[in-house]
Amino acid sequence: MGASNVVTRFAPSPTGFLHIGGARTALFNYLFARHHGGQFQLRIEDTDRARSTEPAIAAILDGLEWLNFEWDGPVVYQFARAARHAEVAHQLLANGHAYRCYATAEELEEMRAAQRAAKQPMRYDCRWRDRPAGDAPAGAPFVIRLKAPRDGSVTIDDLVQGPVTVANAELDDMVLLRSDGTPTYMLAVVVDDHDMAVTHVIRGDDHLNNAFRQLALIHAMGWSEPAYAHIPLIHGSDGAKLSKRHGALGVDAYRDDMGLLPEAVENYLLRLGWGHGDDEFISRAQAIEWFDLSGVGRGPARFDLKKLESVNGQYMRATDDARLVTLVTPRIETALGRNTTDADLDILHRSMAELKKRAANLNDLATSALFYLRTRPIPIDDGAAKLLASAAPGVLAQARALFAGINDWTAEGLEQQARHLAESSALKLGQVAQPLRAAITGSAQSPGLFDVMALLGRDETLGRIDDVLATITA
RNA sequence: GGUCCCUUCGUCUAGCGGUCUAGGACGUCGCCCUUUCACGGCGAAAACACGGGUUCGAUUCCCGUAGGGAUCACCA
Repeated sequence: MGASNVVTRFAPSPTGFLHIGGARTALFNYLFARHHGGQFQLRIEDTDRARSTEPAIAAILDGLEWLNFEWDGPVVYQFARAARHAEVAHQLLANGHAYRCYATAEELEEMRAAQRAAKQPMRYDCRWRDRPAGDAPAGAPFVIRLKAPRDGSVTIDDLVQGPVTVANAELDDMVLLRSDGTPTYMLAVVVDDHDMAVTHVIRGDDHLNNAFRQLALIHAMGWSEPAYAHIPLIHGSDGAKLSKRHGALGVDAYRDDMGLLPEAVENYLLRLGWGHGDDEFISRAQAIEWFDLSGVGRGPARFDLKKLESVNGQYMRATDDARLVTLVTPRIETALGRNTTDADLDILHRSMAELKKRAANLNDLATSALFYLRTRPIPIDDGAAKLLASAAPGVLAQARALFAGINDWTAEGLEQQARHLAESSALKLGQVAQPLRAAITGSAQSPGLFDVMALLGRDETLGRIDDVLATITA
């Protein structure tokens, strides 16, 4: 690889959170740049002053940081470059590649209505394109439009979509500068990409059509064309456009609400629309080594929450216990309504290896850990209550008596005693273990019972059994 | 509607003319492991949209049809 001049950029508009599709676009840009030893830059497209917000900017930066997509250089804020954009528009005006258009919004609406009625394509009809300067109404507001070529066609060798050709007649003269003098998105992207020396424009394929108009601008300025890669959008599980219902949420929702790991989200996103043989789990380093745009699928992929959760579960199991404890502790403290103590953290560390095998996300993990940390008497859930109600009479009391006298308070020692009790009472081990589990964990499901007892310790374990015994006799 | 793009199991994908009686993963179902739940292991059902070509031979190439998607602003 070595040094290269590859420059990619992620250019979200801060009108909302960083959603999952944006995150994937960022990932592909990041991976492509790193693969080629180039630069990955971040540009905030905040030219829409009405819709751009500070919280949205913060959410985007936060999301990218969480996913660990490190960008190169300072963040470029597009609005700050408005003067430069206007300068280019005026340059185009001066050299005849652009013109003033005095059509009002109402006029244009009428024009479109007529086109719609006549089932004609809705395009600006170039009414001011060739009018002499003398026709200009004095003092009236105007926009500056690009004088785009009307004949011939343009072909883009899209790195994902392949060669795509569009006739120039299909394109109209887009607005460069609004009547208030501010630049449009079309102008701003082209100027910024050029000034930032972007070599590869990797973005959602909702921009594919825009690329042709942008190319006209690039040609008018005599600038060199970047390479384009338009990646398909992500769809919901029903094939429709991704909506909130499907998971078109901010990445913060994946982190906070769903409790997912960033590397799992990254892995899932990478595999959505891209593959490397039969590989399912791909590390960041491998992704950088293997990623290429030609491997990106051309059809939209559906978002599958089940698979994301599964991938996350795999990553959870592969994550070291200490990190999981750190990640899960705030959730546990919220559920418990108190801060964790050193003793709590100790038991979390020691139980984590077993707990993480049962959790697909941090929420599940937190929930499953609670019983270790609750103070007596612990709540007994419905499933556990049923187990206790149907337990063989006296098992709990017998087991309690047996455990009280045990010297070897280890998982092995406890299991041995439980097996003896089962045998001597002509019960299956499960008939002894399940009521005990219910009493000790308050649930019908838990990690191995004897490991749990060993971790909890003699006093706590016996106390919990006593608590239940007390309610039975009472 | 115009233009552009896409089409392998329910979903994500492997496949880049013969290796395909189409592979992997998630999900589903069954079995095993087992003190529960998981984890893990084994196995099953499940796809080349349709119709024409090209070719000795098409999942792979071309053209239609159908279906899906994107886009048609003084938003980005």
